[in-house]
Amino acid sequence: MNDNPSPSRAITIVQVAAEANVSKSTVSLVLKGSLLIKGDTAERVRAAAIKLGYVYNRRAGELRGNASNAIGVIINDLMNPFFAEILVGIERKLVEAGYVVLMAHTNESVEIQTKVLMSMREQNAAGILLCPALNTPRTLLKTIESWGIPLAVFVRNLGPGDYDFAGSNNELGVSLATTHLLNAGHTKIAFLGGQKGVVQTQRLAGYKVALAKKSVAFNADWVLPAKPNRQGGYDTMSALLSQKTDVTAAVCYNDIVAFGALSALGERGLRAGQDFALIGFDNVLDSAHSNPPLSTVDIRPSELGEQCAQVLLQRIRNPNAARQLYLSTPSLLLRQTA
Amino acid sequence: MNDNPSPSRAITIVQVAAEANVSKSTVSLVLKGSLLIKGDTAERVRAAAIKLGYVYNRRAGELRGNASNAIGVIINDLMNPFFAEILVGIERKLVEAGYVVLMAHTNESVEIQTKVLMSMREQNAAGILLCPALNTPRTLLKTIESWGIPLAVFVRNLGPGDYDFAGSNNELGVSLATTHLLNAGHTKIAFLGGQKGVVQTQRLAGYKVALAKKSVAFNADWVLPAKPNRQGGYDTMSALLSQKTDVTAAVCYNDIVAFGALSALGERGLRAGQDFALIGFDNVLDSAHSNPPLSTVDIRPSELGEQCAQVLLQRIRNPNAARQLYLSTPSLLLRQTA
DNA sequence: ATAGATTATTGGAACGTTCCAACTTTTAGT
DNA sequence: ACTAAAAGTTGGAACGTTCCAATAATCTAT
Repeated sequence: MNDNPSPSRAITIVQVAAEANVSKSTVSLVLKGSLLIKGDTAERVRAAAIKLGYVYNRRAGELRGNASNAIGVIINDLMNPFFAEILVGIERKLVEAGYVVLMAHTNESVEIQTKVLMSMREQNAAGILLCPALNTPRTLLKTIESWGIPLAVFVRNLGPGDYDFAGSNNELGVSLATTHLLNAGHTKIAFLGGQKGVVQTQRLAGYKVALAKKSVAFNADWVLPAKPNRQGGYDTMSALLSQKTDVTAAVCYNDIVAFGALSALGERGLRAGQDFALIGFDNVLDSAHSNPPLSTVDIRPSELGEQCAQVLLQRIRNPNAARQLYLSTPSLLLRQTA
Repeated sequence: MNDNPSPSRAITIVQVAAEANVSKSTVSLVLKGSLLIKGDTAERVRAAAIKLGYVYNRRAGELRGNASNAIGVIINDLMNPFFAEILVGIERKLVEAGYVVLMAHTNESVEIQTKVLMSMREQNAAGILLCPALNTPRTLLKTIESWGIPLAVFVRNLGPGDYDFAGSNNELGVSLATTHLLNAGHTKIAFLGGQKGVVQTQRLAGYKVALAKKSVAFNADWVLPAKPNRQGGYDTMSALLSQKTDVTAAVCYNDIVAFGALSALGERGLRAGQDFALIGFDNVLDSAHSNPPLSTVDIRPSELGEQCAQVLLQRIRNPNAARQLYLSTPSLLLRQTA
């Protein structure tokens, strides 16, 4: 409600100083909560600031040498509710800590990723939370580090290197799911979906490990590539079902692939959980209300998001701490599809 | 790849100037692409900048009087894929136009909304794209305007006022859906979900209009409140089905409510499209692969997102243009649930 | 009352850019 | 060759803050 009729120029610290009969230094001190200034003076300054409708000019402050309060967050695929949930967690934690989120969406494009990173550098971001686009060269991380911007990578681990990471234990998660299917008597289990990349490799490894533990032979024909989205799940599941097959269960790359598969099943009048067993991965909110409700590996996405933020915040606070590696421990959440 | 071993202080325009044997003014001019400077000088400057690994300090530039390139985007409910898709559209357009997105998530909290708005003001945002949290007072818009920050409201129209708006034609959309159901022979049609708010009011109005046009009496018992999410749709649909009812169809507040309803139907072995007709609203990506695929009102979410950005960009470019009102025209997309 | 310590306050330089007015160099016209 | 105009370049002030060093005011102990 402090409308300057024609805001020819914003109110600055010096006008507040004039109003309160002190120097701008005093105002600066008071406004940042220093206790160097006597109580009543401080009060007078605060009153003047409110009266004039002063608003802090962050760019000026930062120019003089203060740290920025903007943190860059780079996401690839917001259409996947998993990332939306993670983003919500990240945002909540970051805002809570007094930061502001510079969000960018790369759509798996390395070029766009480079572009937004440059932009964040120009903005002088206080930190960067990066989920690297597919085919991101590992050297990118070193480059960012060389910029002096604290960095944490999330969800997609780019392999050995000295950077912070937060994600989930993919291998364990999928092996949990696969083992459950095996214990339920399934022996012909497909691995549905995912494109080449670290995450797929890790999840596939979990699948193989579980088979090996039960001495079930690994059959390469049963790993069925699929775009990591609903359409991919649908297409691949449809293909699987239309060719006479004896596989009776599938562990899916992630929940949305499972949703696609569910839809393919439904289309043929097959009921997941009875006619075919299906387990997803992530436990996105939607999976509780798919039809039928999806059994999945729960990695608590929004909590994971908060942890991502946490890891970066620690790094910012303590630049030379040891490398952090946070892996959310997955648990199997059985609903109706397995 | 321009790592300064120990970046004691970042490279500035004056060091580039020294390297190129020109004044800092010249460097400034060249770097912003002015053609005042002779070709070879410009080339020399550019080379020096690259050699030293110069990076533009945006805060300094903005302090001197340049406009910010950050645009605040305020979203309430990213867990709803509709908003995720809209955000993707917004982000794409904004980045394309050279802006950077300051994203905030309010979770329908007016306090958080106020907080992030303040923060965006401090950041000196070049514009704000706001989807107001529930119960946002209309005066908020005037307040933001009084800050001198260009504003566009999206999705939730706060009623008459002189601000830009981008959203969808809710009344038309729902009346399309309702009419379709009516034409298909349904006479007992529920309106499923939504909490109090502009959008709900508009959609409900569409429902009533369609009924009236076919002279079907409006029955208040058939508008069934539900939280605007999957759980809400599930709960309300479950309740409806467990009490003996003769309604045979429902138009849903939005797609995710419809997903919840689908799940409730499935749980009882009912098949949407045969045993009960259901139409959603939004046409989020997921709706193509729900089980069964959802008939819905298509408002092309990510395209709408781009339009939101567009409206704000126009406002920024032309501060005194007439008020803009963009309403995406909905179309009925029939899949299998109706 | 006074030196010394303590507490409050302040002036001014600095951060890295932009942009104007002024200055220098080049070009064109006679 | 000389002037006027055009083209190219530059110094310096300004943007709004912070923070150091310095000053001013107040208190404490003698």
